Amino acid sequence: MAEPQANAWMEKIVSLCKRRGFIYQSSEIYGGIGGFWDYGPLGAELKRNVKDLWWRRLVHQREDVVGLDATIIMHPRIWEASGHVDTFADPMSTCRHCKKLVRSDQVIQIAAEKEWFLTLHNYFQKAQWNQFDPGKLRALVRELKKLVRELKKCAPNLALVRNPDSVLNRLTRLTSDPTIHYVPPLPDSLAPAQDRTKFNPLRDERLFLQHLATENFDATGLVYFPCPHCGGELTDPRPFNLMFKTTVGPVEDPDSLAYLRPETAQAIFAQFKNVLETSRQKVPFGIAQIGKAFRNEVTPRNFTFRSREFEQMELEFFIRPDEAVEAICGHVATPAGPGHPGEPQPDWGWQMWHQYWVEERVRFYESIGLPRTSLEAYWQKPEELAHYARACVDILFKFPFGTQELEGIAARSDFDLSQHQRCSGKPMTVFDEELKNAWARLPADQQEALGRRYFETRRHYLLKMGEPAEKADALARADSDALARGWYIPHVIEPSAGVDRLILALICHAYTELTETDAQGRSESRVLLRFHPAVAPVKVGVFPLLKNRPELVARARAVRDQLRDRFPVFYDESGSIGRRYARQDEAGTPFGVTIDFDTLGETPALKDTVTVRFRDTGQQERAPLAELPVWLEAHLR
RNA sequence: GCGGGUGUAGCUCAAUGGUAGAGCUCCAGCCUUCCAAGCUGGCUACGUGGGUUCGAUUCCCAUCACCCGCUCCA
Repeated sequence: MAEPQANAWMEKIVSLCKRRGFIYQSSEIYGGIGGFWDYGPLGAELKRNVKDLWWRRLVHQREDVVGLDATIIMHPRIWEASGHVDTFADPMSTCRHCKKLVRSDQVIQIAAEKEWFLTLHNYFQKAQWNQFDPGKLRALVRELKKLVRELKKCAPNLALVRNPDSVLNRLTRLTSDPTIHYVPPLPDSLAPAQDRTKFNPLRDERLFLQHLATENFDATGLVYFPCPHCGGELTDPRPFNLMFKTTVGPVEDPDSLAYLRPETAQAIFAQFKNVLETSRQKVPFGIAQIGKAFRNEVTPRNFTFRSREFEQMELEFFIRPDEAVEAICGHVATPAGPGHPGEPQPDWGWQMWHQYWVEERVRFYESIGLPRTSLEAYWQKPEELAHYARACVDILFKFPFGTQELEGIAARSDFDLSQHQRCSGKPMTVFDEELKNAWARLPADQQEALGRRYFETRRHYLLKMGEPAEKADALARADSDALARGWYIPHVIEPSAGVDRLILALICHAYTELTETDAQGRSESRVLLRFHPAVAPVKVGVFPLLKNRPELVARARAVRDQLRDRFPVFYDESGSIGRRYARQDEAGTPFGVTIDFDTLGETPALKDTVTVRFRDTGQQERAPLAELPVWLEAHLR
């Protein structure tokens, strides 16, 4: 779609949202506040409907999912465990030359003594790239660690890389990785190369080392990496913390620092054991939550699509690790091909569950009026995945401003619960009697093989999180022994959806402009919102055909009162009947009911019947009033 | 955060260094026997704060918000 057109289309939608009371700018009378939006009367109804439908489908209509409603402010250590304290603090730099903005952690700046970097620089200059010497580099890394420690002590405010320890851990691991013998040759020049615009040294140690080897540092001892786009000099990093901070209690001091949650998921993990113990659920089962989350976005854009305060609908679905499934069932089922894999089975491994939830979620979107053709499933490539994720599928919607994410369905392994177990010291393991019994019956060699696999996975995770090798070995050994006794940390599949962007998708998809020519030859364009009846804010409009006939008005009001108990109804008697239909078209009301003289008995055969009008076609049916509630009920699904 | 653009009524837009006008919408009344008919009347605006000026909606500066680009998106 051409950009200007897309933009004009969005402006019409924004304008309609305001005009009809779907979405307003927050605090508008004070000039507005960036990244915050309010829902007006129709928007509030629409949003409630969407959340209710999600909850009904995931919680009420399933045996294996229960709900949770946790607080927005939680213990700050939750965000240390989840990694948000580290990764949501993104320092940014601007290139002085080309003015582009880059995340400093993608072009790391390290403050340290010049001398040390000269050493490192020399080392890399002399090094033969095909004779990489891990031993020597390891020694250098030790030096660097020492220096960084000292620098932190004497100059805590120095512009250090945001998390030197994590960089150094990665370097250390790299140098101790026996499989790395070869570092590819350097690029010919530092001119902008396409693959370097996405360069992230935290994820790609080899490129990081190449940078260390080639980039400049200045007299102040600051090693700086040039702009990855043009090679120009970057400004000092300015801190960006994407988490909103506040203080708990009346006294503001650093000890009372707390964060508004940047996602609802962590509350589910933090309450996992409580829910497990009080809900009489067993793995596999899920915990669902709907609630507000907050992110101090750098650039809120595209209307409500990226807001600073937003609502999420998240399910954390806990499953057995594949090793447990294999021990119990003798094998692990994996997807045979694309499509919905059917009802859950005991032998499903994480891949089956993952695909199952992707398909379940797409079916949900279809059921509320977003057809498959308006959506796209994007399987994240391995290099795009967050470090803990095994797979992630984004469900995208084709917005006028581009195809953008509505929901991500991530296979997060046992990362989250493991993190909380490590950071809180409280066990997050569950006991699985089936596993214990099955394990006892396994032949010894199979016990050995499964145990080893589990051990390796756990060890890999622990090392990745920076545990020393001996401790990681011991902990992973204990985990593997526990598995044999029926204990494990559940793995998780996480379908996580943004409510506000879903609302926006529904409005964009429903928005329709029709240009019609009337009897006098005047062409007039009108707007209707073709909402699925299940999400429509108002289900039925009730109108007396004419306002100045008391008997029509009285009867119409009676119909309104009769329907009001069961459906959101809008009663309107002002203006011509056509105008009233048009108003409801614009609000997305799927049905109109008109009380006319036949309702009152002018044509005896039609006594107590009304006109029912369909929003999308403008067609009309005659229906008996007595059957109206049942008729509506059937048409609103 | 950087660069560019925009900011007048609920919406879409005018005009103007001497404090603003239209269309649509909305509200009230009349009329109206099924798709924004008609008539009458009515409500509502210069984003905010400074500066220049006798006087600023208009010129200047700042700020805020929105749009586009950069950037980012667990």
